[in-house]
Amino acid sequence: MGYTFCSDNFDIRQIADSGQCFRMIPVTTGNKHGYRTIYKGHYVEVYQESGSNKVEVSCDEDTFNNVWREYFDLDTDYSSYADRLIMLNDNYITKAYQYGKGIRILKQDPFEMLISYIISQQKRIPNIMATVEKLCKVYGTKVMDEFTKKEYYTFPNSDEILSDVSKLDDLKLGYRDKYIIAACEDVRSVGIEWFTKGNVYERAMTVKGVGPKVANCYALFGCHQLNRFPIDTWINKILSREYPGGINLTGCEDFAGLIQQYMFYYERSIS
DNA sequence: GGCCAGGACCTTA
DNA sequence: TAAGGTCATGGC
Repeated sequence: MGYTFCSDNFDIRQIADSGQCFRMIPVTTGNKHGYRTIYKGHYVEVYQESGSNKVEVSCDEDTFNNVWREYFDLDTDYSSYADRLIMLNDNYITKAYQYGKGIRILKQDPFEMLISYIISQQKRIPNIMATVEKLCKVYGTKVMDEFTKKEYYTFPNSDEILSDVSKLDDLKLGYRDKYIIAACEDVRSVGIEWFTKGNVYERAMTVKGVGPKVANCYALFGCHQLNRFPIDTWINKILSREYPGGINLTGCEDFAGLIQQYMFYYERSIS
């Protein structure tokens, strides 16, 4: 079959439902239910029985070590974050962690995150996922995964999108289409590397259509800056209800973004 | 049919 | 700098 590994603080269902990635969708093989994800021209299916720390992936050991170990941030010890999080002695955050302790902050592709979170504004998550998938189908490259023999589409680069912007109409982006085009033009002129160095938050903010929330999501999910704390409608609701005097993350600022994910995932589950 | 969505921009004061 | 209106589309 595939390669199997064990990891604590890893739950593929929680990760898929945590709202940080938009191309991780359920797949079924026989009686096994898992998720597939795509990263930089790599495709993988992940199977894990709920509650188990044993995970099976549809690739060989080399590919796992070269691609997916990094993508899933498996060399980071999340239990040490948990130890420090508990020290906050914050009832809501503790509950949120216990509910979503299998969440990790994935190391996703910067350009894909920039475009995806521009799309995300004023949309619901299922709609975001459908729109991103369609973007890949319209502009990406069709590839067949050698291991599973399944076909998928890569996330397009800026040149592929700019090659024919009229096809963006099919995506029903509304007012966001001009933001996508602006982002692609900026990336084409300075290169995506410029957006991944220095103060990546400030650099993302230079793109028209990218504000504080999207720039924070880009920095957190696209550049793995775990100290970023994106404030969206859900987090805003939590802050005003649970923390009218302000939230205190003293001692945990360096992984505030992970805490944000726990809160986001937990709040949506109880609403 | 009104309301809101993993917001941001523009105008006004 | 803060507040309010506007922007497309979709689902409930």
